[in-house]
Amino acid sequence: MPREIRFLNTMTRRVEVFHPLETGHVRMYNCGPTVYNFVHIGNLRTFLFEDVLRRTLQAFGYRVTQVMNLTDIDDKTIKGAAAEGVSLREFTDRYIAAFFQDIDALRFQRAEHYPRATDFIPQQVELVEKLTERGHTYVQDGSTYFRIATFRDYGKLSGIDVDQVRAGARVDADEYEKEDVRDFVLWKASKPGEPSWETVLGAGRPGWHLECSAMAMALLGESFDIHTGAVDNIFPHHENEIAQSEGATGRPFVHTWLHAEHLIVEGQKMAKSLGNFFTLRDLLERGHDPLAIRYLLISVPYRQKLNFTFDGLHAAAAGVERIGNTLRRLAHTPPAASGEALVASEVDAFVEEFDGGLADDLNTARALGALHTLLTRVNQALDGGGITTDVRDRLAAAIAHVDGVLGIVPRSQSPAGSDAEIDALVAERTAARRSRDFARADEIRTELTERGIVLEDTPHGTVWHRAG
RNA sequence: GGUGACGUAGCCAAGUGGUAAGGCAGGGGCCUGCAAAGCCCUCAUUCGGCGGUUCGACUCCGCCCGUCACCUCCA
Repeated sequence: MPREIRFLNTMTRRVEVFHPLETGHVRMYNCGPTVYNFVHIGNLRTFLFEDVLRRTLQAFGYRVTQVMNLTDIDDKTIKGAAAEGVSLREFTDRYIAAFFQDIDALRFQRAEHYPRATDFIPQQVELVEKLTERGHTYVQDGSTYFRIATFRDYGKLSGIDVDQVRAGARVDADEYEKEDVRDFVLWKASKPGEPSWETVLGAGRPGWHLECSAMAMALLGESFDIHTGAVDNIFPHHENEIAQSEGATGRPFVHTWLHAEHLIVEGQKMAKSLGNFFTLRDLLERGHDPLAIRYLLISVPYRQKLNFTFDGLHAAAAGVERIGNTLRRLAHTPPAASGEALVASEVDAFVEEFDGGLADDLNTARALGALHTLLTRVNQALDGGGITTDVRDRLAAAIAHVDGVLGIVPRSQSPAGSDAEIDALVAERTAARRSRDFARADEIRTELTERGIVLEDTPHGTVWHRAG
């Protein structure tokens, strides 16, 4: 039996114990990137939440089928391709490749499916036809619209009262004509210079919301367990997905809706105009460690705004380093033959607290807090009586569990003997220290420091590693 | 105008009725030839403000102040 986990479901606004429709198997859909540019750290915050969600479910014993869509047809991708005079496919291929590079850099696990909207045109058309059969659509100027008035439950996710939607400047920003400003387009009639598909709906292209409903149902079924996105997706995107999907099938679309809060930068909304807009590439070019970025972005529970600051990034880097330092110390300290400086039950209690945090609507801050408490205990034990082989095994399993879920454990670096030249210098320094030739010893250390090598003289000999 | 979220130390953040986890930064100390790493001590008599409920509130209720988000294509 998988471990129990609770989520705050946006639909019900309550914390609920999660039960997948199929025992032990979770089907989830994540709203992915629109591939017209490199992803920014705000996008990544949301995607990282989904990655941790996936990993947590797996660690808790569920089988996971995850789908993340790639929106490759919309105003922005069309505009971008046109601006460069390349095909939509060529333009979006490039950013899809970049997207995978970026998530790889942040140690994402791959989802089972990354469907592209343009690969699912027939399914989208079919969905519109079903909606038409059920009387939810109308056509105007060659475009097909969803008539909100035909869907009783419209607004149930966002809590928006359709009659209250303000007829302000931002309403009907779309150039297409509709009967009611609150209706939304399913199929857009083709416009000169834009990609279009010849279908029974006429020449045109899918509207934004349609792809998610069609691809989710094609890959996960008409009803599935979890659908995620960032808070800005709640309305109108997810509200419209519900209308389209349930309008077509008459069945509940999604059981649990989870929405990540936004990331802000230095207390302000991230915006290109404010000069506080960062892609992952921007940060990597500045020399920031991808692991530190990952750590920072998952250190605040997904439902809270995350204030991204460089101070915070430095603190995150220190946190990652502390994990690595402790594990290195552990590896370089011989096991204790016996003793109770650290006992197995403490490690077990840690795992319980760590999992308890995650089981509580993915409380990653609580999980990390537990981890740091464990690290302190390990270091205390290492300074004291040492740690026995048995406890080390438990510890190794616990750390593997942590890494499996959070993906923030630094790789063990340069095992001893991997670099003969450095080993030789370290040996020379050790000899110099023995003969109390500290000038020579320091000279060697300085040279190594300049080469990015950090030395540590421990009671069990000198160990070295590359600076993080 | 509508809907929703939030306000805990210099920064991040846990806690949601029983008297403030953890991390980063800072100060002091131990260890070290010196470092590095690590450890120890220290760092919120107090949880935006004011009332109320209660034996007891950061936690519940009310009001106020402040910050922020969404309201048709922004993760």
